[in-house]
Amino acid sequence: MIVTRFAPSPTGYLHVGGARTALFNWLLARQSGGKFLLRIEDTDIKRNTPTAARQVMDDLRWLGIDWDEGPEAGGDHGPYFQSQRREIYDRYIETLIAEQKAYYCFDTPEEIDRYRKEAEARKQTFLYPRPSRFPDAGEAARARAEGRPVTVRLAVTEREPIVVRDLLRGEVTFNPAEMGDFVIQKSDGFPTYHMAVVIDDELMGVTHVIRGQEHLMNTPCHQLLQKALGFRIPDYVHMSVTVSDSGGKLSKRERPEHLRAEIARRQDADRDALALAGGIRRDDLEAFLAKKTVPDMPAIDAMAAHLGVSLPEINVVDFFRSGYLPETMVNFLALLGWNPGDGREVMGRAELIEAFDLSRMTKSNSLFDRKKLMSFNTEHIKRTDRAVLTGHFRAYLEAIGSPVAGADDGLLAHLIAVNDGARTLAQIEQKCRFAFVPDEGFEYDPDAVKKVLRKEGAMAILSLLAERLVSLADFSAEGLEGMLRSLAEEKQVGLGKIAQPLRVAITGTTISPPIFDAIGLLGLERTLARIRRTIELFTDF
RNA sequence: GCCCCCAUCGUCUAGCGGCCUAGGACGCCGGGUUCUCAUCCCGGUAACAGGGGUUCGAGUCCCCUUGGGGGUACCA
Repeated sequence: MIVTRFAPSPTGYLHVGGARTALFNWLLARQSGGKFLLRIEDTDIKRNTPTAARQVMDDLRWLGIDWDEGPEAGGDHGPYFQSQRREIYDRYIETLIAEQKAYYCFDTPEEIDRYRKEAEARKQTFLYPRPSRFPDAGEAARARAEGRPVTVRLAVTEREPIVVRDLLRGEVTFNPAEMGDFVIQKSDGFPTYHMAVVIDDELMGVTHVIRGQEHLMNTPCHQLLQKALGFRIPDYVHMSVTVSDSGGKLSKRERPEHLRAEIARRQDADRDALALAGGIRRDDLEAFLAKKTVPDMPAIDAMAAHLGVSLPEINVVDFFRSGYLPETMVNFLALLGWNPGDGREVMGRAELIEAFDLSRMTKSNSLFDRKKLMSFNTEHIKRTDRAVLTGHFRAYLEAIGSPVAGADDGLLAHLIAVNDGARTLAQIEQKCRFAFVPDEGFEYDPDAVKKVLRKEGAMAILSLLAERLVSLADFSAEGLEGMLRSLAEEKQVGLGKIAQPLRVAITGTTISPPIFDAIGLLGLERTLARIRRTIELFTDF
C-alpha cells in the first residue's frame, strides 16, 4: 500500500507551494487507495509559531485535503508532532554513536563559522574535520557541564557514489567526498531535519516522498542515514518549484515586500494613521520600512487594507479571502507540474484523483499565473453545486466581515444566481453589498456621479422612474424589465440611458447585478427612498 | 566559487524519431451579444534558447554553450 505524507514546519500560514506539495502527496494516496498522513515538523523551537499548526490544518481542511493519520486524526504511529518524539530520536542517535557511526562535537557556532570562512578563503568547500578519535559520553557530559554546545554528527565514511533514484528525474549521482559530516542532533537536543525525517518516514511506513526540488540535495544525506540505520529507502519524487509572476521563487515574503514598496511610493501617506491601522507602534513601522523587521501578517493585511492596496496572494488563506474557491485552488495547483494528458484542464476533485499519475508529472519550474487562476475560478463558480457554493460564500462573507453575511442561505443562493458569470466570490459580494447598507448610509462614487448623475436629463428620468415604480403592479424582475423597456421605448432611448442613472441612484456605483435584480434586492420602498435621496442631493436649483 | 535540477507561444502545457506547414488552455489583440461589471460567441497574434553531433529523418537521442531555478546551516 502506498503511504504518503505532508510534513510542514509550523512557521506560519500554509502557502501555495506547501499546499501543492500536500496536494500531490494526497492525490497519490487517494488515487491508489493508500494512506496520507500529516506530520508536524516542529524541531526548530526558535522558528515555530504557536498557532501555525492549527492554521496549516485549517487551510488543508479548507482545500479538502484530509489526512488518515496525524494530529486530530490519530493513528498507530503517533505522536505526529516531532517535538513529542524526542525519546525515539535519542534512541537512534545513541545507537549510531555506540556503533561509531556518529560522534559528539563541541564546537561553538563561531568556531564553525571560522572554519567555513577559512575554507572559502582557500576556495574549498567546507568539510567538517572529523576527529581521529570520537569523544565518549563522559566527555560529552563534561563539555555540557562546562557550557559548551554539544552536537552529534554522522561520520560520512561512504566512498562509493550515492545514487538517488528519483521517480521523476531518474538517477542523480552524488559524490560523498564533498558532503562532509553533517549534524544529526543539535545542541538543544533536538534532532536535525535530516535525522527526524528519516526516522519518522521509516517508522510511519512512508513509501513515497513527494517534496520540493529544494530537497533533492538533502536526499543523499537521508540515504546515508537510512543505510546507517538499516532502513529501507522510500521512492522519491522531487517536484519542480513554483515561481511567482513577479519573478523569483514564490515566497511568503512577497506580501510584506509589496506593501513596503507601496508605502515608499506614497510619500504623502499618514504614517501615524497607518501604524495605528496595523496595530503596531510607529517605531515598528519605520523599522519595517527600513527593512529591519517584518510585522506579522494581520498587521500587514490591516495596513494594506488601510491604504486600499491589494497584496499578491501567497498563503492559502489569502486566496480564500480574495474570493477563490477551494476547488479552484486544488485544480490549479494540481496542474502546476502535472496534466492528465488529454487536454482536460478544469477538473473537479474526484476527476483529479481518478486521473492523477506520477508518470505525467512535469520536470520544469512553473510560474504561478494569477490570470489563469482567475479563469479557473470563473469556471468553478459555474460548475460547483449551488448548495456547496452557498456554503463557500457564507464562509467568505464571515471571514471578511461583510454586511452581506447577515443574509440567509436562500438569499445568498439568490445573490449567486443573479451574479451569473462572476469571477470571484469577492465580485459577488462587491456587487450586492449595496443592498445591505442603510439607505442613507452609502457613498456615491465620484466618477459615477460625474459620468451619469450630472448628465443632462438624469434627474428627470429618475423622477419619472419614481412615479412609474409607485404605480407598478408587477414588482418581479420580469415586471420591472417590462416597465423599464417600455419607458426606454417611449423616450426613444436605449435601456442604458435609464438603467445607468437608476443604478447609480440606488447603489452609488456603475457596477451592480442586472438592474432589475438590483431593484428586486432592495424592494420598492428602499428603491424609492434611494431615488428620492439621489434627486435631492444632485438636483441643482 | 562548488554541487544539483531544468529548458516548446507572454504563461501553463501536448509532443515520448517520421502522424508537427508544432496542438490545447489562459492572456493579449480585433469583432459580435449586452442595462453596468462580468459572462458568452467568433476571429487573430505567438514558441521548439544557440551551436555541434547521431540518424535516411530530430522539438523528440547525445555533447557543449547560454539562460533560469535550487542547494551549499546546530532551518526545514
